[in-house]
Amino acid sequence: MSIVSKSEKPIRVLIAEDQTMLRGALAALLDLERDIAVVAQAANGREALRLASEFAPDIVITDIEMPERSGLELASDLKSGNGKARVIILTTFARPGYLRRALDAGACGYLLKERPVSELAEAVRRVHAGLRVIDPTLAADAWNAGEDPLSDRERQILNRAGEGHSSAEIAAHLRLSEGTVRNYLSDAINKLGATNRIDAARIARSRGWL
Amino acid sequence: MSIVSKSEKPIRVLIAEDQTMLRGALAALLDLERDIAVVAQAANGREALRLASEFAPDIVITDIEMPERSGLELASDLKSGNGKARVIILTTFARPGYLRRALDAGACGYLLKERPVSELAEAVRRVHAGLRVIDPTLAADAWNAGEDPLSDRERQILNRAGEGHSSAEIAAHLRLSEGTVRNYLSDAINKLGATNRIDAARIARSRGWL
DNA sequence: GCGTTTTCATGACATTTGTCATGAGTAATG
DNA sequence: CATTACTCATGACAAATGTCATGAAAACGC
Repeated sequence: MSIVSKSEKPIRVLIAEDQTMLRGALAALLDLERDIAVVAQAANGREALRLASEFAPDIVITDIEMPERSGLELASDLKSGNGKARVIILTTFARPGYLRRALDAGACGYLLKERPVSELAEAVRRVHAGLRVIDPTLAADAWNAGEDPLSDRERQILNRAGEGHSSAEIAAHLRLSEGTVRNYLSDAINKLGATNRIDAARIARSRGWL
Repeated sequence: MSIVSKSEKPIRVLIAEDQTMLRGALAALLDLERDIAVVAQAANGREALRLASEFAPDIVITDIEMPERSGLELASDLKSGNGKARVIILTTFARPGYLRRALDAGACGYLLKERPVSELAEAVRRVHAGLRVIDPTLAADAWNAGEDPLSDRERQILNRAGEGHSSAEIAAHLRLSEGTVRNYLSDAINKLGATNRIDAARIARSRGWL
């Protein structure tokens, strides 16, 4: 089907993934493919951005949850940069909110770590050929799941609350009154149909809104 | 160094890991090693146990957090069974509590997914040769970290609290008075040096006690 | 510019959560 | 059998959390 012959120059790939063992294993396997060459590896988003401008890969495969800079932020950075790299998100999480944000950030692929390795190589080829590759399970979910109902402030506060910080601590950190913080949490709890702040944080996380 | 020549029969390995992509990648890479053969793969603890008795592997490499039956439970099962398989735990978590429980369950190796792939093959060889392989970072930590100070009830209640259940809900579910639940939580918070129930749950989890 | 909506803020009040003292029953340990 | 640790319970109080009514300020469409 593909117009480009496999004896042409290989597809240049960069892998960003914080878990060393998975990163190394995927790089080794992809590199065994005749038409793919792994030109660089990064353990976090910041490093990935630097290496992308240095090596000018065709495809960037990236995890979402990484230190320094997330895969979603990396995708945004690459879109607004001057490179030509297309981004494939590779993550554990089947969260509609993540997929939506990934597409907003210009990603061309969204693949789950639940899938067999073989699909990764195939996704690289498809995306390089100009197609989009979205995990079929999620493509359906993403729309009926609806928008994130939380405002920026609510998200920010809920996130801290979910980590065990008290209202007073959060208020001090954001220079708000304690009552205000409690109101935001109350709103968030209400919007999410939760029973308390912890429950709300759990729900929001499970949908990829935090 | 090794007395056993590499031209002998290969070391038979079973891999138990719920993330398909990682499992497949590791299996493929290990299988490339001349002296190692991956004879079976499992996506959860129960399946791993079944396959272990069917294929009689020399080494079982297993993740900890898996559905059905955890890697720690699997290690126990294998020890009390009649197989000869030695267990290597392969996990994301550098938690002293996990290491301790792994050793109690008879594991011969504890390796982190933070380490390069090459160490996994090497660990397989060492453990097969009768040695123990413990991640050096953890070996030190494990002892000064101390025992889990929580009682069974405290653990049970703290776990639910950490999921966002209210004292009243927990009390109803366990048929206790609400005050009692609050007392257990207060104890747990105190023992762990936390500031509230969420913080306590977070701390306990981070040490592998929940 | 004017209404409308959204976001952000405050204080008052009710409820839930955390602490402490106290005590009874039970199981395990030496 | 004395000691120790764990479990469960009360009640009283302090502190944190959740709810509600209310209003200021910015953003948007018309």
